[in-house]
Amino acid sequence: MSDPTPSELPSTAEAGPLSYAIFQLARAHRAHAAGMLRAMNLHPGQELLLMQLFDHDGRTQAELLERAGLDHSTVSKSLRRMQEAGLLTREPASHDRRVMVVHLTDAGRALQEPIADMWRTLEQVSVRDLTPDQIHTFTTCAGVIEKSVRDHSRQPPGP
Amino acid sequence: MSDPTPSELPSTAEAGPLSYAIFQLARAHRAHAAGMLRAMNLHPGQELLLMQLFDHDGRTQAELLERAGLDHSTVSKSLRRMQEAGLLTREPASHDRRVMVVHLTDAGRALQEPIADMWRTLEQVSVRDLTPDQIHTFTTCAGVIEKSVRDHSRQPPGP
DNA sequence: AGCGATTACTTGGCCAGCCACACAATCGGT
DNA sequence: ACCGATTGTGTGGCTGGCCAAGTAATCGCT
Repeated sequence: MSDPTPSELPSTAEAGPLSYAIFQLARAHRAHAAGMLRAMNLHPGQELLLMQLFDHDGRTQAELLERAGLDHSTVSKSLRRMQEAGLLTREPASHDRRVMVVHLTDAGRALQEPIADMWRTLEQVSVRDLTPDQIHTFTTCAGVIEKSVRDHSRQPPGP
Repeated sequence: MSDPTPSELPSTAEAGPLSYAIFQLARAHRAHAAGMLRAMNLHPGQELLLMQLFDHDGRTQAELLERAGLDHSTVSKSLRRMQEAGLLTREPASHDRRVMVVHLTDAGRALQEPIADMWRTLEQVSVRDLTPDQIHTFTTCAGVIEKSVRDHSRQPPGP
């Protein structure tokens, strides 16, 4: 195979071009976000939880993990680290001492604008070379694929 | 802006619908792949390295990480675990004792068909509810976005 | 030939993310 | 009123993934 062109696609790309594209895109996208988040001493994923709190302070962990679609242990550990970093507080609810109510501190609230800026930049960069039509199609398709995958994840193994 | 309209949608989705879609899609997609890989005692990401070896056995680690687009340490640790699992072997090259040449074992080769099946299934499920036109547009856009993001990651910090 | 770059890889540290298990508080049926 | 089921969290364990620092072998320049 003396083909100097970069057309020597990995077998992964041949086997599933769309899946391969999703994988590579997600990593690049995440890496770019991570780079910007590092400037605020944040880690990828933490900004999603914080944005939920910017939208409505005082949520419970259950609400946060449900809206972010994450595992409860992931949220629990992530919140603990952010609490240790002084970004938020966790207190048991008065009427149900199982639930933990999460509140932002001033330091956490101070990140609202930086995070919003970062998110806007990320979006602008992402759509930079796309037409509005392509943006719409891509976003729609992403939702469709996500739904197909989620639906199929419940049939074969059979819980 | 001066438009503090309270909204019900997650602030993440309204701040960057496309970025949010990428994030959610990638997690669902990865979770589905992970579920199928568990049946072969594999973890997400390992199948990418194995497929590189199915395509051409005896690659070096440098080739593997370059083609997969991963970090050195990620590949190093992942290969070590797969070696411990008996899927492959690692030996120093004869002419350059720095490089590690990776070879599949019989156990590793035995996963070629299962992995190919899994990958085909993943692709089929992903495109299930999309038209060929949508598939093409989506894959193309994913590449464009990935390139935009990668290019932009080299400008702002300025190395 | 010698000695500093460069290359290839390893290791340690950290965090995200998932699963499985454990625990406490609440709810519900008898 | 009691005891099992459910719900909300926490913890341990494992892997993927990145960065940073370190090691060993090779290359290259003087």
